[in-house]
Amino acid sequence: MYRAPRGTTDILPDEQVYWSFIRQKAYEISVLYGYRRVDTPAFEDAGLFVRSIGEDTDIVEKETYTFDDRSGDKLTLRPEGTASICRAYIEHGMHTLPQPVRLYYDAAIFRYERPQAGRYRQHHQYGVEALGEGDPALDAEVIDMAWQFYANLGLKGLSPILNSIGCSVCRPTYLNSLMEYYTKHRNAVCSDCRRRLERNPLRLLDCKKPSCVPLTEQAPRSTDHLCPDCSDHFSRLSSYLRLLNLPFVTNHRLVRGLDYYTKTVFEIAPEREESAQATVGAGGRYDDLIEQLGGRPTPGIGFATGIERLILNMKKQKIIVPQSAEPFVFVAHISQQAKDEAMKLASLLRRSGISVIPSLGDRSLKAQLKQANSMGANKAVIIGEDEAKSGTVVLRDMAKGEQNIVPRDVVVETLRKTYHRFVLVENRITCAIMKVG
RNA sequence: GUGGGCGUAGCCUAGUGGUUAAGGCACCAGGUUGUGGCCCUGGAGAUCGAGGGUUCGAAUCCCUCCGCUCACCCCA
Repeated sequence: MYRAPRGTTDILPDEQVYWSFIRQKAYEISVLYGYRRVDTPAFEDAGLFVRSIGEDTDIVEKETYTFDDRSGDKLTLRPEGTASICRAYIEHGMHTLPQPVRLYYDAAIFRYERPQAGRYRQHHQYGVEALGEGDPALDAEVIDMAWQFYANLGLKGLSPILNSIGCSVCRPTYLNSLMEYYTKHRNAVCSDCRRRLERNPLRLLDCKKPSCVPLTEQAPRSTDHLCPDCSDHFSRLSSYLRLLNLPFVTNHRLVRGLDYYTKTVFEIAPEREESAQATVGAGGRYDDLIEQLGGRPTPGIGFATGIERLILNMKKQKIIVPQSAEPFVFVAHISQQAKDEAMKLASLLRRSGISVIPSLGDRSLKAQLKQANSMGANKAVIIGEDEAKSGTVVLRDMAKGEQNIVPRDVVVETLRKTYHRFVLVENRITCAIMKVG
């Protein structure tokens, strides 16, 4: 038997209410903050991600889905969203647009990892990128936008965590003092940390092992080693966030797993983290990235949020999403002649913008109504031999359990009048047709 | 890649050495004429994750593999 590949999942109809709700809120807030949608390919030239995320990061080293296509091109399924957006910015000459260019995306992300609660090999991220402006006010905008987005979803108890990891000017000296410090304590740290010391010193700060935590507390802080530019940026960002009443906290141990970040990094996570993969969203500034990818020097800042984790948190907080159960009519029939009439009527109703589920097969009326009931039909149209002969139908209200006989040629009108929500469906369809026309 | 927990019908669960593996939900059909929700009756649906071993006898004990799950690493 075939199953969905490891770490992937089917999003079944009952789950879709969360997805459409979250996406609707994401699109709303994007418009509100002036961001426009970009869709990029699910795969890119493998080199793009090596260049942007960094050769020595876990993502590139062991988590990418990379393959050669039939022409021998080396491609990678995107393991994050930012690199593709930057590539598109360069490729389409967006530096000629008014800066910053505000973009958003909603895309599937692929990482080869061991699946776990809130972690998948294919997951989905909604993210925004603002390119071409280095003003900390823009950092504040992005963080504020993320914060408002979560508030609009009804999520509570989240906290933005902020840090600055400096830039190409000041980070090297900071890393030196960090490595100096840890080299001195080399024998006191765990084996993971000794490996981090070689590969990715910033991550040393992130170790949660009780034996290492005291050392991380006393370790040199990036914010104490910022150059005047970065230091100024960080303090101005902080004051903008206070201005906007964002209840952020700073944490000198917050680092990120991608090499391209400069200055601002942030995460938004539940305050009391029960399970491990609690972070719902994260982002930061990447002022050197576009230049690294071959564009002219262009600062940028972005943010991404994992939709699966949002749903996880929404369920945990028992947030009820609006159920938009579309009303529909069930069309039942008794006898072959009646079935012909039922098929014709179902088609007519659908063309008139009314949702219809026709009964299939030749089952007893009882069985048909039972199905209509369990499917949640609002109305049932019943056509039997008598109705087929006399050109009428039985129109039954499923909730009230009342019914009456209606001439067939007024069924559409009657349904419109007695059930105004159907008209909404019709309007929507009409609007779509007008746009196309 | 490392470690823990768990695999009995579509879903949830009982059964821990002894007849044809039990129940609930869901599904299908009936409960006299063409009417749903409640109730009653019946039906279908499981090579007990797979393979091997121990035993007169294995869902049950042992081994291997696979899958799911949680955690570490890392990340949304």
